[in-house]
Amino acid sequence: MLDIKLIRENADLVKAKLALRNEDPKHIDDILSLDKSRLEILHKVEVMKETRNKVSAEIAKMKKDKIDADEKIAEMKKVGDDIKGFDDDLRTIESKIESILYYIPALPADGTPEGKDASENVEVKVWGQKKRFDFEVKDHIELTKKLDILDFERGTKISGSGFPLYKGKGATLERALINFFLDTHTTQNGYTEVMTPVLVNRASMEAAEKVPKFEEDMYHMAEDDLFAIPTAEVPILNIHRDEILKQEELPIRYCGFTNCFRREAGSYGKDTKGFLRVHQFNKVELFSFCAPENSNEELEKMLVQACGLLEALGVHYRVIELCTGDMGFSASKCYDIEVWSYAEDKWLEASSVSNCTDFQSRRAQIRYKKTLDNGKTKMEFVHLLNGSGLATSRLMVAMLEANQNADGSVNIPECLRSYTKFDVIK
RNA sequence: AGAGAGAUGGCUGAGUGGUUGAAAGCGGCGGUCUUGAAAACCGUUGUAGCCUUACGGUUACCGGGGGUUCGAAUCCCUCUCUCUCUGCCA
Repeated sequence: MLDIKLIRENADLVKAKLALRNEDPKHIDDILSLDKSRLEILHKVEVMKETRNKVSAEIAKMKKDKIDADEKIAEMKKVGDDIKGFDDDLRTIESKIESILYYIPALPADGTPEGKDASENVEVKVWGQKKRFDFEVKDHIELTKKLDILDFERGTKISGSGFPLYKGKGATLERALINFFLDTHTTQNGYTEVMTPVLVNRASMEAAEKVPKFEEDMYHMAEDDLFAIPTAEVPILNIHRDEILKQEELPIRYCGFTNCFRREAGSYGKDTKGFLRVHQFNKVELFSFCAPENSNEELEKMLVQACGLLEALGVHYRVIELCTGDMGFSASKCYDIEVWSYAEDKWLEASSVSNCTDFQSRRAQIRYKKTLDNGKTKMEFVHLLNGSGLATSRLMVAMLEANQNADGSVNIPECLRSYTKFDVIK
């Protein structure tokens, strides 16, 4: 969430930045007026509380000295009732402020390309090039069906559409990708591997800024008020919720593999074919708890690390920087990595790497004690960054398509062969 | 799932209605001593909101929320979590 102080003191700047994200400035005005009345009441009630504290101490003393204090007690009873009324008012106003604040996205970083929607994203890099096939390319549905490595029908029988069943060498290939990613991050990129819960409580969802705004996008188990994670970002972020980190231990970097679950409510009919949009998919996540002054650099590092995997796999990809209108709720700056699909004839998103600065850490109360030049210390919110490194399903689409042969067999990229123990699927 | 116990500052752990933001110890920081270090001794040591240029002031916080009271860490209600025993189980 945004800092209420920033809104109070730099309302015009906040409004201007939010306008770039197609946000209504009226929400900020609402917060400002609520905040103003909150402070007015706060001042009033704090003076009353001060009085009450002082007089209560006097009453204690009088009672000790066996002096009659009935008059003061009666007086304070009145004050106490008034305080209760004002405290109620404060609570009401505060919950109103929260209910607006929780729906306002992060401010875009300076220099983020301005734009209304995905059409105005900026391509910043292209790696590799398109292959030429002297036969007609098959799409991933046909390929995987012929090779008997993915069974969408039976996945649907088991759970519903969008719950893929991997089979045989398909399952092995998936496992190989995950292991390749994790091994690269732990041995070369300096990440600590974690294996997290995939069901998380409401507090964790709130800390990651997924709830309340996106609650209907989540699978939710009402009986225990648990949510199936849409990304490992949620449990990993919550590893350090409500903690004060040490300056010298930053950045703290975690990677982790999880299944990810998304209801994708309202997205039926769009890219729902086969593997393109599913309710359950696999992803290796990169996450960093980072000092604010280093977060820009950290974002670029994570992007390079994610790209490195695709380069090792030999997959043609491009990087786009998302424009202000297309960025995710919590992100200040965000890159997407897209892989080329020959059968779909378009780019598919395989990774998203974001700098969420202090937007989530404020809500999650993740701080560190910073030592200033004068030797004093100051609490600061850490910057949080997350990135997919990588999500497998769309990558699998691109990889199978790109590595197919005329006979419908598919070659396994060199770097995966030590994991799969086979070099072709036929 | 049943029975019981508990949740206090960075940690251990006192505290059952009135100078208790909270004893004591440990840890941290500063200092004395020392060639240096250790030990010893002295001092200091939470977070957040609001007011203030600043010094400082003030409010809140003893798992979360609500209540009783002039006054709550302390009493009541409720929720969550942890531990022990029993049961079940990959």
